Amino acid sequence: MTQELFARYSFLLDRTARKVKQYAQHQFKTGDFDVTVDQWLVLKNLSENGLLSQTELANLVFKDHPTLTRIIDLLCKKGYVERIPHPQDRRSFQLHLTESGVAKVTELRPKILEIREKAWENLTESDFEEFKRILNTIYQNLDGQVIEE
Amino acid sequence: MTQELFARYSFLLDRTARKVKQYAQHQFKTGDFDVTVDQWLVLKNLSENGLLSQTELANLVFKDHPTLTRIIDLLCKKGYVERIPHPQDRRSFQLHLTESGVAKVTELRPKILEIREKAWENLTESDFEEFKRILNTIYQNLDGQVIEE
DNA sequence: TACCAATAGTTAGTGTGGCAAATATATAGA
DNA sequence: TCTATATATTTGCCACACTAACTATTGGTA
Repeated sequence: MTQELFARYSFLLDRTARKVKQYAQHQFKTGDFDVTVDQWLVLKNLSENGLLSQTELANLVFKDHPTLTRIIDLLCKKGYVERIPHPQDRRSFQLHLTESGVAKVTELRPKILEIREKAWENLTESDFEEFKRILNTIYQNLDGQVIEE
Repeated sequence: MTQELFARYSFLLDRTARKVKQYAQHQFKTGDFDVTVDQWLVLKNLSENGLLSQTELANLVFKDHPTLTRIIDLLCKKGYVERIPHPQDRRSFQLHLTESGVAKVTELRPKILEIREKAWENLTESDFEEFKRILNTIYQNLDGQVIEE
């Protein structure tokens, strides 16, 4: 009985996640940010963590390698990121924010924080803590289930 | 500043939504369900609501029209759905579950409810209510529209 | 009747997400 | 050294999301 009800979480979760991305992407577009939401996530993590390999970055942003390869291709094309050959390991790159990339992060960070705030109208700080706890519990419940076996 | 903190919700939300879909899709695949997670959502809603136009269905599942067109194309190709010309409006179709589609829904429904339950280990019914409330509030904050239950 | 805005659905283009397989390089062990 | 295995990244294929533009049809109204 509650089974039917519980199963709705997947629909609501997916719908809200899409709305959040769609809202942000729309703001990005009207503000001429010149990056997508996912490209921003990558830029932001690069700016906070210095030189990273693609694998290290993939683990930070929880994206798979092919997806990250493509996002980085686009960021390189836009001139915000460079792939620098790793000095010891010729399989690998060190990702580096260009000057233009640093400037982009500096420019966008405050604007994006403002955009992100909109979602939390009518919600409290403890709502946020609850939300975070539940999301992380769900994540952990399902994590590893895919890889093993 | 809590602003920085709050902005993390978008990352956690996106990450968890992807994990939920990935987990379910993996189970669908190992169980040879012959549909994707999103195709299932469409089948399920068709089975619960009888004849629908694509626009009506799009509003139910909160997908945009181009996406729905393609999902329905795939479901038609698999023989689970038919597009029946609307008797009064030649622009429109009535979507109809085939016999094979009805059988598929009957077969999959209990299996999918079981798959969906996995996410709620270590969580309570009131967690679920909180989660639903917060998700819907975020959705409304960004959409401006009221959502029924 | 003739026009025109609104509606139903499709097509095209770009970006993202996931899986599997391929390539290149590194490293451990025989 | 030679080989097997592991790792870093890329490529190919398919599905989905969003936007914009397009076709066909409908329905209201001048």
